[in-house]
Amino acid sequence: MNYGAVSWRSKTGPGEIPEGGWIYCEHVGNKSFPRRARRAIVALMNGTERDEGAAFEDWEQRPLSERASAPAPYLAELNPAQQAAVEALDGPVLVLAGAGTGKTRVLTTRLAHLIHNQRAWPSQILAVTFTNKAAREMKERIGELVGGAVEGMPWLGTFHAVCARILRRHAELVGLKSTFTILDTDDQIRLIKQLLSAANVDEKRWPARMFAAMVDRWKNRAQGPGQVPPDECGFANGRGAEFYAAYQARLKTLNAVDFGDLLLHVVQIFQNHEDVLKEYQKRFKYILVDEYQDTNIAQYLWLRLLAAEHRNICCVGDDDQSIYGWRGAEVGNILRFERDFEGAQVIRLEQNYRSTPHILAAASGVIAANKDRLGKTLWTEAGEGEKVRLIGHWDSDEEARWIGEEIEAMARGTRGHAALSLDGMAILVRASFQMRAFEDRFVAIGLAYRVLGGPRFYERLEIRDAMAYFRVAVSPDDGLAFERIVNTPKRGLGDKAQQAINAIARDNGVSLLEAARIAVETGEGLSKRAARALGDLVAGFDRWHAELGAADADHVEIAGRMLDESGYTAMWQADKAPDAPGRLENLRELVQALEEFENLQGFLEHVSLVMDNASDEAGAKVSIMTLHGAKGLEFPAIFLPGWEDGLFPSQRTMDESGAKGLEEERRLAYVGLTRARAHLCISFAANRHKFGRWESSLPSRFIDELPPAHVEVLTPPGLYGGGYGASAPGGGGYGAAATAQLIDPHDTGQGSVLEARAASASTYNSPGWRRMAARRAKHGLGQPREARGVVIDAGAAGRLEPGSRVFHQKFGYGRVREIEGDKLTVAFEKAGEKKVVASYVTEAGKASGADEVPF
DNA sequence: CATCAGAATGTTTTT
DNA sequence: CATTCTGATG
Repeated sequence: MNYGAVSWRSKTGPGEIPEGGWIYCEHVGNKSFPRRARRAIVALMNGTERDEGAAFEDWEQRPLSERASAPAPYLAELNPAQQAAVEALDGPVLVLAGAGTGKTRVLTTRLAHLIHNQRAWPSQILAVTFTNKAAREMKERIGELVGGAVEGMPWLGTFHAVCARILRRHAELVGLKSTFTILDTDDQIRLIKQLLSAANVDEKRWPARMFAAMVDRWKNRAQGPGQVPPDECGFANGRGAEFYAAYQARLKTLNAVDFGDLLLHVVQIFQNHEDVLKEYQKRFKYILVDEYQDTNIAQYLWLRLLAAEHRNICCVGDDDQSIYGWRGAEVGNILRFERDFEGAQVIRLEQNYRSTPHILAAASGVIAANKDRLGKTLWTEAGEGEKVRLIGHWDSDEEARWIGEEIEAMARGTRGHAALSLDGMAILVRASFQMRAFEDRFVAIGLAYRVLGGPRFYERLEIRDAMAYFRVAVSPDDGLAFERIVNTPKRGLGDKAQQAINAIARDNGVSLLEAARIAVETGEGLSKRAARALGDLVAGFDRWHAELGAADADHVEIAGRMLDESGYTAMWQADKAPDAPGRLENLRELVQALEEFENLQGFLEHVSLVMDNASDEAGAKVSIMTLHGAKGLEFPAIFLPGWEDGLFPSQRTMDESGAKGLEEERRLAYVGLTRARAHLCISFAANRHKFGRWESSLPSRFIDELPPAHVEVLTPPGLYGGGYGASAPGGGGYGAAATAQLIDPHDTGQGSVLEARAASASTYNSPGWRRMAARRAKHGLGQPREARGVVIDAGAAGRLEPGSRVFHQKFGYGRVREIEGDKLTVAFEKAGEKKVVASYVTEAGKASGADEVPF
């Protein structure tokens, strides 16, 4: 690969290790900075190619000067609180950064400040985040501030990535080899299933997922198999801890770890090996933690151990945005910070640069209902802006339709403000199934959208299969990967054959691949056909492994060939399923992605930790994502649909975690509200399409918590809503609240909402509304389904006939095979045969100016 | 041993 | 409803 000219600059000029500055790297053509290029720089610096680690060690040994090497222009751009947060370099610091108060900015500036003042070399600073996105963003922004020293910051990353790095160095201390593989959830479940079925545990009564969840919980608390509290061992009749131990042992023999292990093992190493701990305590002169409110107990212990020496730990977070409790996060960590780190400074960032006062007030109003808070008061200098809008709908389809129209209006600029780009708008949902209604609707009206955080590239079936091939080729001992692909594509190696291989592996204490080799030689338990197929496979892996080991190995080419030679590519080519072409395309993409890496190992390591989505395509699009996924983002316009009790707050969370769960849901609402800069619209629907059933619900209790003064209620005098003249009698409840806009799609056309906006003065809390909502909901359930949805353009169906070529937004081109009323059966070229509604397709191959329309 | 049909089953959020 | 799992059949 060509990295272009790798050049570097420093304050001292080329050829010397920069003493008063930092390395500045430029590279051409590649986004991620490849290791090889970094080595080139180190070699340049030293005049010789040397071990990169050693080179940096050398560098670190040089004395740090005490004073700043240059003025710090970036400080002037910060407000006083932000400055304080940046400049409080010594001792423990907690920065309570409310939403939109410039948290990332403070964090990155602080990091730059440390480097700028030469308090520490970049490699002596530990900076941890939760998501890869956050880590990447931080790298980029520091790059802008400091000018490219980031590559000298090896300890900036997610908790998991940093732990993986540490664990690789000390793997032997916990009985692993440093080449251990990191299991993903899928492998983990498969492994547990094997374990349980081997022990004759009824998989129905004690599902593997459940056990995985328990293991996760334990690991989040840094509890090894011996430390599990006895009352939590109820699994499989009190054998929980026993299986936990067995699971851990199994992982060890496989030389593998799961996500939780990354932290657990490192914490245990720190606890049991003082020398190792000391080394890292010394190394990390400064520690920065992003999103501290999301840390779990294991991460907390990890940080405490590491910070014990220098005590220069700075945690940034917002207790009001703690939304990962279900994943083991402990809000308690941030609430307890001052006690945990004696003499800690607490700095509050309260000036909000993002939202208008109305939006801020709405968010504050909601979050104020929570009890467990450190408390902050956000304020802004921004001008009034428009109120938060609130609207109710008859059902989820209507909601999607209305939002679609609203978005189009905003994009056109016919909503009373300047036209907004689609990129500036986002729909934030509680649960991903809500996305569907929007996707369907937007496809129908041709509105460009993008789903963030959807199914991830690396989680797709074909990608994981392909990676299993890579894994076995790289490390032949990877039994889980081998198991995954022995019979994919079909090689006639079914249960019987696999059991035979397993037995051999167990009896001889060898890996599955070795066992397979033995099986081929002895022919034990295999049919002739099977033996031959297995022999081919084993030979294939031998060959690929050898090829990858060669000095001039072209891993991209080998990987591609591996998929071809194994018959995997052919399998999909032969598959006539509609998604087969897409899968092949994904495989091509995968192989292409390998180019970014020096070798397959590097790629696999990257993938196991960075389960990122493929980068989003260009073009202005509305974003659709979950509330969780929206944390840290902001948009000029935000839509928050589905504010209904049971959905949001989620029934399940409340059932599982009670009042605590409700508070977390409320924080989630707070996160959602504070994503908006200028325009915010909350909506709810009386009926919702869920698992093919219609479900009815009442407006979310959070709606009652919105301060009325900052909310504009869009309440058309709906068919059923009017007439409840009085607002709620004193005290609680939402004063001038909306009546659900109960427009029944059977009776009305679409989109009458915009015109009908006069406020009525009823309240959701009124008994009348509830009664009415319940009645309508029941009624709605019995309605015939066909009439729902878009009004069918009879003309469209009329002029189509079997054989017509049509175009569909989602499926592309195809030919009509059958017509039943408004439903078409279309054989799509890419997507295969689908049933679609006639109005969703257009006749293909005709100019938009209807020239030959037979009317 | 593969394939298919029908049933079961599950859907919040993720490193 | 959409995927995964099961069991019956070829």
